[in-house]
Amino acid sequence: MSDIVRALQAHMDTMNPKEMSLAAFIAEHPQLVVRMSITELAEQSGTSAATISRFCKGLHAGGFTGLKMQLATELAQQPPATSYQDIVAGNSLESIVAAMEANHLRSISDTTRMLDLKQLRRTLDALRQARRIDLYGVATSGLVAQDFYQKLIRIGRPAFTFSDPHMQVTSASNLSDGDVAIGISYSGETPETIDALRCAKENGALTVSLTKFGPNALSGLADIQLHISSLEEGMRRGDMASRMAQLHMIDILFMGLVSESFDEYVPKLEQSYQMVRKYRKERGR
Amino acid sequence: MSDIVRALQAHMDTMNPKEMSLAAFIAEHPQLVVRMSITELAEQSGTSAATISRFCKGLHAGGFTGLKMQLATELAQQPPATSYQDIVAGNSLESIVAAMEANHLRSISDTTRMLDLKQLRRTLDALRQARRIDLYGVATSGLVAQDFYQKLIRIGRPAFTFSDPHMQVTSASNLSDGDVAIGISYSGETPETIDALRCAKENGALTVSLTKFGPNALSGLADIQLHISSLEEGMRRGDMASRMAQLHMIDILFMGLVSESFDEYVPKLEQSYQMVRKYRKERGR
DNA sequence: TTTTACACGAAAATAATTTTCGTAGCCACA
DNA sequence: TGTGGCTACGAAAATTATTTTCGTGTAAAA
Repeated sequence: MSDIVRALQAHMDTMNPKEMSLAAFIAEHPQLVVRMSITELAEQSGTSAATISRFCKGLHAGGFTGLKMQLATELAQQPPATSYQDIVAGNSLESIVAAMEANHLRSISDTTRMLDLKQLRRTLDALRQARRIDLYGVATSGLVAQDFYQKLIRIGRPAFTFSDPHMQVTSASNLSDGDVAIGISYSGETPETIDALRCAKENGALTVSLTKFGPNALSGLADIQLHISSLEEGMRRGDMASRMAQLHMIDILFMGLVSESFDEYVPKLEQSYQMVRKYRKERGR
Repeated sequence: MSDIVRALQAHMDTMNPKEMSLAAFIAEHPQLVVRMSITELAEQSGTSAATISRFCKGLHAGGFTGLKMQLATELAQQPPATSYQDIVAGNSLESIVAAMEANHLRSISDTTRMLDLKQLRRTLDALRQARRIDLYGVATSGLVAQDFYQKLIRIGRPAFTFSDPHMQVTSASNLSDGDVAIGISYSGETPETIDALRCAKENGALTVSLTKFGPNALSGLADIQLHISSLEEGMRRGDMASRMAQLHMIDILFMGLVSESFDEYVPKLEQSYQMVRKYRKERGR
């Protein structure tokens, strides 16, 4: 909720009836108000220009124009509540591009917004101390698992991931105390991933889930829950926004790891790149 | 840099001297301008109210008040527009999360900003008609290739991708006229990917590159160039923002394909999900 | 019932913005 | 150099927006 709306509420008790209705109107249609003149607002809200002017004085908003300005700035900070856009028939390229951008931006900022720092902290601690790290996921989530896998390998952490569900369970059954297993599934209801994570837990590993927000089998099972925003429901099976959010979370984990053990990991990172180059060169390219 | 400043620059060439100085003043002191009346601004900028009013008309900003409003909104949005942040030692978790968010948001919107609709159009046409689609990429870009691969398979397009470089070239050598090959590499200098794409081209396939903006070997080779924003330079080897941008581009391609052949592809998408469910059920889960 | 206080809008006053209009400078062509 | 067309520009007029003043009506206090 924006500052102005709060300011309005704070003044509620000292308000006259007309001012109340005015405040209500503004709080309800801020995006309209910014485009109105004082006379228009007077009509629409059933008051008079004089009342509005007085009202704005009382708010220390610097007159009606000042109020509009404040509204404008605050509306800007809470970008147009664009909702996730679905794939539809025959959209123009421009609108597809715009929709995709809006979805991805939204997905990432929503996920950041609902991030639980405590769980993040626990996950990082677990990852740092883990003797071995297993990553589970199928289809799109499998690619997310692989992404994290590549990153962990680059800093020399013992990570494992398998796209084959049987191998996932097999690997899980070899875990024990001191190991960490991360199950990735947007819905949190993917049987293969659930199986693998349950198996890991039964064998004593610390389990982490990365799912959409809200109750689901996978996060119910896990010791630590990480969540991504769950607004993609109804999207036409793209998995697009959710995968962005998952990767965003992976990046946060990775950056957290590297940043907290900077001296240990950064040289390894650099080295892993140098090595690839070096061996290419030696082969003569 | 904000939209208005960009708009100002876009109009520079059609500006009169006074308008120039006005534009310069606004670009330099936007935060002052929002608090000024048109007369004040006229004085400060050494012009007249009439000129300013005309100027705002030309900008399609809805008059001077409209311009102020836009400035206000954009100044409000400024904070998140931070530049790409590098991984550094011992950052607090909060700042890591904030940096990661800023990087990803930036990467996606920058990439959208510099998107060339013509190349996109050509790529979509090529993909729709392609007899066969090969995707090349190694390491992180390999995962992007796989991501697209999964999507294409879901809508029944004949796509191929291999993480093994030998297999990539082998596959490329089997292409011919009417086939499409997409090479993915952030730097555009990955030898394995270049080899594969060159081979594809030599065999008559239409070649598409997905690289950072700017000259590089891969896009020099390709018939169609797609670009992602190249601002990650200097980042500590995360490949994080660039992979987000690449996936963003993939999603645009995919959504474009699906949207333009809605009736054909959407049922296939739905079906691919139903089938996975069905076969799970039949196995008793 | 009268008085007092105050919310409220009509209208006046003020301020801000836009439009009109005339001047000055500039270039093209005689 | 003169003439005519053109444009940029600001002064002032016209329009529009905002604030202030002032008077009415209403409702509580005396």
